[in-house]
Amino acid sequence: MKLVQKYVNEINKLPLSEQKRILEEEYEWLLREEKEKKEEKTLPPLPNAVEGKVVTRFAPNPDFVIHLGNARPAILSDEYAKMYKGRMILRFEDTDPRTKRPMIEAYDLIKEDLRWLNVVWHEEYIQSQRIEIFYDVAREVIKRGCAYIDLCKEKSRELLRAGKSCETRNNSVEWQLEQFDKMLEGYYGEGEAVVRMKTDLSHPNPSVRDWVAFRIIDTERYPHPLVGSKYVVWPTYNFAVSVDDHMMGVTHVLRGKEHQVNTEKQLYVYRCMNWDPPEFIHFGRLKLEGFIMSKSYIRSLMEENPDKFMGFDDPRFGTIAGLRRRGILPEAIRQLILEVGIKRGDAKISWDNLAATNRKILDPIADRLMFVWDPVEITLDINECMTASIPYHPDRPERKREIQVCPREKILVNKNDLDRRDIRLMGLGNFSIENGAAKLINVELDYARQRKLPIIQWVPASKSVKLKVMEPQGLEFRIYDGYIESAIREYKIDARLQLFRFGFIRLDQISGDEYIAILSHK
RNA sequence: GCCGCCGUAGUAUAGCCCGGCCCAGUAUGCGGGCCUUUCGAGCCCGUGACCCGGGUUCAAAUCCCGGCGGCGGCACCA
Repeated sequence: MKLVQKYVNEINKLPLSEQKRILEEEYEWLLREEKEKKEEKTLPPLPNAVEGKVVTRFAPNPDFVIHLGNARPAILSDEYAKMYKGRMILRFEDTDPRTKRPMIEAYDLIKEDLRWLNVVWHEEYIQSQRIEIFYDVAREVIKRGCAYIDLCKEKSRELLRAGKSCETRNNSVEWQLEQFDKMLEGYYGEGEAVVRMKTDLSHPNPSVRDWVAFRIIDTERYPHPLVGSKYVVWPTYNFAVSVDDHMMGVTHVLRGKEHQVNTEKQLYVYRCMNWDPPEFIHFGRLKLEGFIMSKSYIRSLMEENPDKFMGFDDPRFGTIAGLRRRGILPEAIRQLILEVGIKRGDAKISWDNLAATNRKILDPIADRLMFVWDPVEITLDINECMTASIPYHPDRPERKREIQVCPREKILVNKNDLDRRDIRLMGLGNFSIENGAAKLINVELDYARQRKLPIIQWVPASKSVKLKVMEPQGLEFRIYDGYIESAIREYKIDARLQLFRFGFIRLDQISGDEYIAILSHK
């Protein structure tokens, strides 16, 4: 072991170019193996999938914007549709205008988020526009004797719990159809009549026993934002989903495990209608460490603190819009979700992991600028004007800006960086600090390297621009007030930059001469 | 409480179906080094896990049984 350590140290002492040369010359076969390894990492195959025939779907409720957890079924459905050269369907499930009242803006906001995530869908449906279709299937299901009208109101719940049912279950098909029409005509009020699927009355899960397929909603009181009070009889989730998945030719349903029992319920519709059920795949829940994802919690936070949050795209929220505003790239989200895959277990994604993934994508494309927070003013003790020439990106040294400073000019540096006597001001030269003045030693970079001087960022006091960087920390922001090079003026809102020795930011607002950015991550 | 699913390092994941090639691979994190006008990236070294207990077997992360733990569901929500 010690021997290995010794050799490693020896090799590490060699310059990198030399290491590379030896590797290429003598161990070329090793490199080749490495390359082959890196290309894998794909999703497992879907059961019963035929290329060109796979149809997946993403079916959000438009009562709010989507969050990272919703992105999992969306991205996986998209990914599998692409993998098998199939189709993907986007379907808005807005069949409850009362307890999950759709948010009219959400239809477009969700599409915007999906497009940003590079999710491609080929067809788009809205369930509230398809109510008549559900009625038609309802009549057929009743005719086949698989459903009945329950007029027992609250009593049914007790009966079902005891493994019994409302006596109307055994009435004739003609009677059931008549009652269904009465429901449609508005004869019954809310809670007075429901359509139930006939299932196993002794099913171990009471909620599966004769589950509700249609109920009455007083849409005069609770109008639907899209269809107003046109309908009073509304299908439940399980009925509408079964019908739509079948009619739209969905072959593979990818959804969270909270739907496992629903799958069981939906199978009763398939069996009654003699339809082939799709493949159902249930995966665990996805959480992002330190972020709020719950729709209702976000909503209540926003209502209770109207001035505290920027909207549902507040970077402190785990919404897709929030992550976008923070500066997370869609590729990073996709990569992460593919890595998590379709396991049944839950996954708590750590922020470090998301940040690292994002950083790797960002690093080669983000320009670098100097930013000074907690600033201290020092005077330059130099004999003639000097020019610092710094590339925007180390990979493209030809793209650079120049910053000129002259004798007696004041510059700003981070307070923390002054605990050393000698420093190197990035791009400018080596200085010794004394009594608020920086005296030029020389300009050699090697001098700084040999002495391990810290290479710090700085900005001219008179020519720099105010920048406020907001770092999300739980439900709060940590604020860094400081100054950035005037080169910031070359960038527009949404620009992604790396600030030397500080972190990656996304430019969020420009008001007059004040710039505001959000810290994506270090 | 009842029903169901799951349980590999701090986090995520591979392997589990078809037991040996796994004293468990990868990524991220953490410690160290090289490189670098960044405390970023890259490169190198190291660190760290099969929930517990029995059983089957020459051999178990992998099969069986029993615990324990986590999650989901138990709506006229989706």
